[in-house]
Amino acid sequence: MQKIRTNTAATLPDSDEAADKDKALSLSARAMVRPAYLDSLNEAQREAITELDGAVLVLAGAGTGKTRVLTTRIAHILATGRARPGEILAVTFTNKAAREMRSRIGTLIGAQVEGMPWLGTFHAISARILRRHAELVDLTSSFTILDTDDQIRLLKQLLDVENIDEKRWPARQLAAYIDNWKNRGLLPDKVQDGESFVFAEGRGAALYAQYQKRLKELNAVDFGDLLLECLRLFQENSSVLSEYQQRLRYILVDEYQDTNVAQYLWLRLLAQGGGNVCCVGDDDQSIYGWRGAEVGNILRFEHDFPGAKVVRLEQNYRSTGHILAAASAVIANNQDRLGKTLHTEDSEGEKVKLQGCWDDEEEARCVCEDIEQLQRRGHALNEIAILVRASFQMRAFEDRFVTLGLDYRVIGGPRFYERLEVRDATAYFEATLNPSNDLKFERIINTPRRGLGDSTLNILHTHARSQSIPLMQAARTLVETEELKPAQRRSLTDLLAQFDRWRALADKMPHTELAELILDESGYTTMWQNDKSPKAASRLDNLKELIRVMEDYDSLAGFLEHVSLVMDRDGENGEDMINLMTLHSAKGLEFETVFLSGWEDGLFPHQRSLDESGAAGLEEERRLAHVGLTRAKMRAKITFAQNRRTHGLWQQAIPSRFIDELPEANVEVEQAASQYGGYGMSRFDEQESFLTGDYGTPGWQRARARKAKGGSVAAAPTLDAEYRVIASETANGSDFQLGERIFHQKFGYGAITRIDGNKLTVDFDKAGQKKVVDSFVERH
DNA sequence: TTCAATCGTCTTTTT
DNA sequence: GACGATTGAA
Repeated sequence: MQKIRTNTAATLPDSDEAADKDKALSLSARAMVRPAYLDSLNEAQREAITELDGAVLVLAGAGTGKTRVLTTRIAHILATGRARPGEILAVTFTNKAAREMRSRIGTLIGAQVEGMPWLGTFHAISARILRRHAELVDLTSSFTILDTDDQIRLLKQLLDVENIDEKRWPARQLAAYIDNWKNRGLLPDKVQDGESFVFAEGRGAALYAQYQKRLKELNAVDFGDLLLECLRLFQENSSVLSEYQQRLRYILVDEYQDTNVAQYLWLRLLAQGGGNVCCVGDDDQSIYGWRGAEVGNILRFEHDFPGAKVVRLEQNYRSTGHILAAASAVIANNQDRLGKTLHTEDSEGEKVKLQGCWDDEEEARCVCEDIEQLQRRGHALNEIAILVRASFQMRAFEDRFVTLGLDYRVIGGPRFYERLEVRDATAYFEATLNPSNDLKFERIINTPRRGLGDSTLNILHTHARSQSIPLMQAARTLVETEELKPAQRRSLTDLLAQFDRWRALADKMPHTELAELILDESGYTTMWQNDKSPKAASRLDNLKELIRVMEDYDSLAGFLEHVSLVMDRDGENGEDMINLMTLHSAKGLEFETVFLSGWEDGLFPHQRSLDESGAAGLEEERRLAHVGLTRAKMRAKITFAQNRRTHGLWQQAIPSRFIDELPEANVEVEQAASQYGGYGMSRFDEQESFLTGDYGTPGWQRARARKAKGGSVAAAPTLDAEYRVIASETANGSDFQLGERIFHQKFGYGAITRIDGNKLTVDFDKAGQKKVVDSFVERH
């Protein structure tokens, strides 16, 4: 791509007279010069870039130069002086996409991108806005962003207090429902009564409300809240909204087909200012319906933005003829489409290969044989990818790679920041900076082992809850009493002192040194050094890596923000390795050779998708197939196994129905699957037996919930009520009288001899004189 | 409170 | 067939 200086418009020579006649150039009169970055684009692309006013929807099929259009459009806006970098809002879904966009704009226009503060993911931009106006949504600007772990822990506590059987109603299930509501922009009071019954016999919405309340108490938000609270901020503060509407005059959205309702509302509010919106997407690549993405958003675009211009990018620059034909034929089976016809000027190329295997091991063996052959013919491993439907399929391939000594990388695998040791370490940092972060404190209070187990934690919780204070503060009070056993008391005192020390050091030393100090002094490093398990060494490595990554940030707080928002680790793209990933994480990537494995009914299309969403689910799976095929530039090979082991048991499988949808003209069967008499035969009679065992599906669970609803819905006391009871008991707790007789669970009866705030000194009849906290005693 | 052993559950995809 | 949660013993 050509490099252009920042002052492009002024310095470019008026070299291309012919271009002025180009109909696609509908620039305002003052920009008659056609800048060089518009060369070598096709007409549709150029139109998508130069239509700057009003709303534009760019329907960009796979491999049609979508990112190029987006980045060039931004360059064009800047070059024509329409807006300054700080006035352009460019939203992506992944950090990877944001990073790539930033670097490609950089190549186009130079260093100016540094000044594009509003280029990022929905979540990152929302977080940025929220920090600025935190107090308007009952937070402070130092709010923390909870990870899934914290979320589950918090919900477990709520369920516990509510006396809901966690076996029957798992916390992660509730988390999923809450997430779902948030994706749809629903605050607790907006959740329909009927929907509340999906969880714990109608208490779903109430639990959601409790959860939100706890988050506010903790000065925390979860992922969904970033958008939802931002939305609330805009809706409730019109002056704030109009400030952003005026500033962000040009809005660009990547992967518009993946937006959920909350994101859609968010965008709409911002776009109502100037209305210069450009959304780029492909309804055929919408594969995130399960997490709330609404294909409807893209299908409805012209309705939502009246007068919107729709540009179709249909020329594919990526794949050869056979591959593109196969992909198009599969996706043509979908009903709900805006419709695009991809075409290529490339040659026919090789046909899509199809091969059946006995089981997953043989599948891995065959694929690896092909790979080795490609390697011998001089193809780079980097240009080879294996795409699977579900991550458990990766194991067979990894085993094979290790046996053969082939280098590989897993893309989108367990993320760095999600690792146990990284989370523990960041929990220490977070608890140091923010002593009221109960969840982080709780996470590490007994890691490494300090003898502070469940019973100690329970005491802390009881006290903290009754006083509505953070755990660490409760701990501070309790260590001055004799509520705890001496060993625990000593241990907890030491821990608190350490935190105080670290906190005091926070401004006095570089944050990386402080981090190392914390990990060493807390005994966390030692814990892993003493661990003999094979994983310990790599955990220590990860801790070192963590410190190294921290150097890129100028403070601990800044680093922690990134840990919670930046989801993907930096791709080590240098070495030559095979790429192994799920179909979902393959979106947006391309490779010369692509292996698509596990095309079996039940796995792909995935059974659960069919159970949950029926025909719509099938269509989404089919889009996934389309995404998979269109990743390939030169070669695509589909494999399926006849037998696959799922949790120990061997299960028979039949080839995917998507295989039936491939046109025979574009496919070459490499080796007939022994049992099926080859490719193309009808096999739907066998499906009945295959599809049994649907107990435990969500449909079944809903039926169960409905049944339960018919029964008793007697309301257990809400958490709110419980808090109130405790509060009323403790509100006037400080006015215990000297000499008053009291009862304590552990020490029995006694008389108060001294009152010191909420700490009481009591002469117990049996236990002698003890210091206790007032919330643990009751009047006798 | 901790450790070890057992039992049951789960495996789609992720910002 | 792996991980988590729960249980019982030291």
